[in-house]
Amino acid sequence: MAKVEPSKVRAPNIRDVAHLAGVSHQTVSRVLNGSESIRPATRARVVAVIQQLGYRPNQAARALVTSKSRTIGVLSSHTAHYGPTTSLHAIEEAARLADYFVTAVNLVETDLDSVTAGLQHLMARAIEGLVVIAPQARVLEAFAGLALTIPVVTLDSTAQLSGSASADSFAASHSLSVDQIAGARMATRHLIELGHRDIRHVAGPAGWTEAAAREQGFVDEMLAAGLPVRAAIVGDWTSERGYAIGQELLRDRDFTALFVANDQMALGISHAFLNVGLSLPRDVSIVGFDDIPEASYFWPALTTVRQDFAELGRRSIALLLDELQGKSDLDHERILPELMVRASTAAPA
Amino acid sequence: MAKVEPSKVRAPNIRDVAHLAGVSHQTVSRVLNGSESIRPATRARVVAVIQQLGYRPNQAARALVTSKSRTIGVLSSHTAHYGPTTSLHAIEEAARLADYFVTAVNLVETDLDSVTAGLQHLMARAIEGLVVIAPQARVLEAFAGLALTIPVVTLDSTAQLSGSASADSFAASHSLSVDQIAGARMATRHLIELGHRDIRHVAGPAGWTEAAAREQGFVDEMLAAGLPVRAAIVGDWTSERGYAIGQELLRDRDFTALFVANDQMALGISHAFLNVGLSLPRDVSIVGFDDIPEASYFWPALTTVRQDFAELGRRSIALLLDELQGKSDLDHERILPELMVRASTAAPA
DNA sequence: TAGTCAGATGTGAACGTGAACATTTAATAG
DNA sequence: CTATTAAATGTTCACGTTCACATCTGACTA
Repeated sequence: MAKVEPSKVRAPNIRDVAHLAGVSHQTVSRVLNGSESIRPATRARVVAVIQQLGYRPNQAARALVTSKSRTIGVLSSHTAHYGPTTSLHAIEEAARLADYFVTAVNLVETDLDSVTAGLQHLMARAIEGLVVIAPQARVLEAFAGLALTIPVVTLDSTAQLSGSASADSFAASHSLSVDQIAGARMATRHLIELGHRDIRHVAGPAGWTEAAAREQGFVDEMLAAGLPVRAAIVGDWTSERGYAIGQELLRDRDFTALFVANDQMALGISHAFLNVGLSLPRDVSIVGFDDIPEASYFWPALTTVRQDFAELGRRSIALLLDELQGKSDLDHERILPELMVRASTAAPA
Repeated sequence: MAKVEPSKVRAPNIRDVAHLAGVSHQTVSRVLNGSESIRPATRARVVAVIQQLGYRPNQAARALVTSKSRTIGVLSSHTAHYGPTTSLHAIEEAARLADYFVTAVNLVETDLDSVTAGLQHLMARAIEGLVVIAPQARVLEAFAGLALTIPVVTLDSTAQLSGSASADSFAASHSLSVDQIAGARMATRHLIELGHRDIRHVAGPAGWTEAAAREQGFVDEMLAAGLPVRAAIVGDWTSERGYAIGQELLRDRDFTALFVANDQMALGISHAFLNVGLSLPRDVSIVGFDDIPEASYFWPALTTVRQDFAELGRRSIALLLDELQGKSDLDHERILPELMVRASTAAPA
């Protein structure tokens, strides 16, 4: 059965447009790139032909000649989490509005090889800028040895941590985040103000800048209130681990309140407590961090610290685009988190 | 202060490699593309030079001459949800392993204009294939009028729904999903087997193929058991709306069990019930859908239907890549969901 | 009226790669 | 040893765009 060959329709190129409009291809190029030196009449004619032909500039040819890919890379890890995902979406949208493409790489492992491989993949795409959503110190350190020549924005709170200069160890880099320390202090202060004295902290895993910042905020606030600071229990962000920690904590209940480094762990811990018949917040007050959409409907509704992840993503792109256009003198305005007081906290019995 | 100009280091190109290896650029090209007709000695020499120079093929030049971008587009909506996000990650990883790039567009609105604009953005990138994670009928319908010439895989359950032929209305398209109807039947059967007779369904919003499929599965199973089917209550996937529905349902408690179309709504409903002092599952049994990671730690732990979103993503890419390579004769194996029985269901009192 | 100059438009080359075709080299058969 | 042929490698061109520079147009000045 003979197949009808679909007459190999080549997409119209800039010369087709030029020919039909009776101008040179360079004039069409000028119209496309918004040059000033074009007579309105000429511009109109060209635009009309573009419409008529449904002409779309060939991105590859542009990239080849300009060495600009109009692509921003995003390197992330654990993006299945609510925060990174939300930031990523905001990044994608903001970039798209500025007519940039986003190519993301989600790291499963965060060892040097994986980071390097992910980066290679992005570099093969000739990305013009990079956003890193991988708030683990080791990922950031991996960059130190790579000598990137493109602007980089990392979404982490390294800059907030004292004694950490890793953010400055490679060029053309900015670090951006919601103020984790301030958020942690708000959460802790809330518990203190309710009258709690024996407060423990369940931290995120070692090596995460977010975890370190939240712990530091907790410690700062406790010390400021003259309260004793006990060692933090180290979790891994998951509800599962939170549940196990909750069971451990039940062994000697020497606290009346917990500040937990994220909502998922707080959920797991709550579950462990409810399981043995404790009543929340009567027996224990719990504060989480992040304010994932489900947190309001946990049982009990979780008091937590809301971060504007979307705003974070938008700002990272704004920063990156500004840098790409040479205006790198920006004021790094702090993004403050917000305490959401709900049913999981109350005065101690 | 005189600035040292960084001697405009041009990245090495294929001719630099060729020159240094003492061969023609075409020979280098052959090495790069794994041609058979290369003497091992020559290949080794070229590879060595590539290593030495740190040469990386210019993607833009390749795309220009081959008209292949090695890029797959992903058009999604509501990707902040757990399922789509997980699928997206799997897609990204699978594509990267096959040396493809992924450019994603996340739709905020799903009207025709937004869908078209998103698609335009991807087409400007000359994507070779497209994955659509936007299980709303209107999005799929929008494609009908667009006459795409590239392979498309949609992640939705349209194909499972009787009387719906929209999946066939545009060419080169596949539809892929976890078997929603089977999952819904499992959930419903579980409640029936526990002894429940008065079971109601809280559905997803109108226009979502997933919502329709889950409702159909519920109805099918209820009818098969000879039980009366009451009209489904329509939600919007959010915990917030779930909470409101929970309050409404409390007005006349004419049911002993609920099958809710996703976990978030189930959470909101549970919260509403617990709020008025009901005990779960003693007073009401609830089954969700999706098995988000938090579901095991809800209070009570939620019985739900697990979908393998990652597998779905991987398969969509496998399907797409196969099609790009011409071998489109694939067996569309069903992906079956799994019922996770937890504490939120029990026999009626 | 001719000269000047800025604005508008055109011309040719270059970006880095792969495809098509041409040529050289090596191997095999007679 | 030569003819034949396949394998290996080389040469030229095209992809679609922007850049650098050249040319043309028209208005204003002296």
